[in-house]
Amino acid sequence: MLFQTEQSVTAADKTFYQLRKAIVEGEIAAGTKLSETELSTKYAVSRALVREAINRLESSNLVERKANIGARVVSLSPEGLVELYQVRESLEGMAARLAAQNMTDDEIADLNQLLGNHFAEVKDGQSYYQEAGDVDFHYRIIMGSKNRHLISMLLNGIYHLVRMYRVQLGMAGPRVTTAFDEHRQIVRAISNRDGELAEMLMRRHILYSKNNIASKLEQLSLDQHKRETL
Amino acid sequence: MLFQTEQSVTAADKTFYQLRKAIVEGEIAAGTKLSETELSTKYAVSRALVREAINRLESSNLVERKANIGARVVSLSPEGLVELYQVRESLEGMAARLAAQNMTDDEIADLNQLLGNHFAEVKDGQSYYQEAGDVDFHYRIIMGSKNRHLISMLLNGIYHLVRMYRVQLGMAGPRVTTAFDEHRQIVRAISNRDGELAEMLMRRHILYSKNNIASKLEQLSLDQHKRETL
DNA sequence: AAAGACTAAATTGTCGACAGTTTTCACTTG
DNA sequence: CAAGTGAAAACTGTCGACAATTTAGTCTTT
Repeated sequence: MLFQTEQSVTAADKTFYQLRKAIVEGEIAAGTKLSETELSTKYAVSRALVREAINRLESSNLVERKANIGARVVSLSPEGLVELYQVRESLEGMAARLAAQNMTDDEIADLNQLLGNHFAEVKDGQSYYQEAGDVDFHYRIIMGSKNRHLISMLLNGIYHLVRMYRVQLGMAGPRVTTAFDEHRQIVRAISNRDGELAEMLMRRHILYSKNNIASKLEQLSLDQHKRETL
Repeated sequence: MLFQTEQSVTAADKTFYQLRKAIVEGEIAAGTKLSETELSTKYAVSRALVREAINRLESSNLVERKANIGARVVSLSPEGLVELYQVRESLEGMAARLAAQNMTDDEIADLNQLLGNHFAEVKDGQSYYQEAGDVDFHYRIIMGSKNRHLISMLLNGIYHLVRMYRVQLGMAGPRVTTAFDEHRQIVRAISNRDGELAEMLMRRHILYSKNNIASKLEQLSLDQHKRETL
């Protein structure tokens, strides 16, 4: 599991993680209204805890809340995806720049090794790469930036929404090998301590990734529209 | 007042705004422990509301909370300032790029007019520019990006922390006229719909601004150290 | 039949009390 | 005297109940 640091010390934590998982994986569908009373019975905790969990989900950009009305799971749209990836491009680009500057030599060596493992997997044709591997790669660079705000904004703020898009669009996708090559270039720039290049390459990488996923989403939207107008 | 859109519809909102103001303006000093019971008596609301307010302050990066221990107002440090401005550089750079792309002609005209007003004020020697004027300028460009995530991250996520640094370091500073010139260049790039240039200029602008404020903070830290070692 | 007004039901917002954890501090022990 | 022990106090975490607001449904009116 990826975010090992997230151990639920408190019941509210646990509820938050459960709800987040349910939303990201689509068990609670996008656009659904979240009823506090309903959830409190379902998860067997008080409404206060559900409320706190929903507040945190709002901070994670996974739900939208209106005063006196309630919270809804965000709905996925092409525009939302574009906006999300614009922010990713900006923040992860900066993360790559800072990683080139702040990662230790050991951490960079680990990153190179990770890349080696991925290469073996890609060669073996394991498409498992895209989800776990890609996330892990980005995760390490984000952490390598050593910038608390950056780390928090990406990991708490938008990464679970990114995952939500990917999971719900069924991304096991192609783009495996070409993305791998982009990763390799980024790592090379970081190894050379070339922050400027690392930022540029990371921004391109995310831009390509956006175009890839956006085409899938548009296809999905078209299908839905067709279905609705029957 | 700037963020007109923030009207407290609920008592928790009101408490949140009051607390935020007190923290930003240093009425509650940086590093202070926030006692829920104490605050609930002081602001005459239940502990539950104080808790919710503190949760939101945490999302705003103004306090840090540890489970079962409590929340503290963040402390201001040179490292923290650098990290904060790195994120600003990244996000506001992207905002400028998107503003060049997404602002309407009318909005750009308004922006030019704002610049004109500022010019008059600068010429009259009103140093009021730095606080209200600068914030307003950045505010419009952020909104001009038309990117919800970007807007939310900047306005809810980090801008009040930026203000906290500036207020508590007593920034009425110099840099008024030169910053004005940088603003003018940025607006020109946006008027020309040159997103790439707008981004570059904005990033420089924030970088300079960081250097300016960082020197003040270092001075302050030195003073404190001197005072403590007496 | 459509629009509006009113009432009832359901939902969110707020509160005070209880439970569990951390901190404090007096006390013991080596 | 330092270090460890163990209650008591203080604090945060959690809960169920009440208040305020929104929503649903019924009735009235034109």
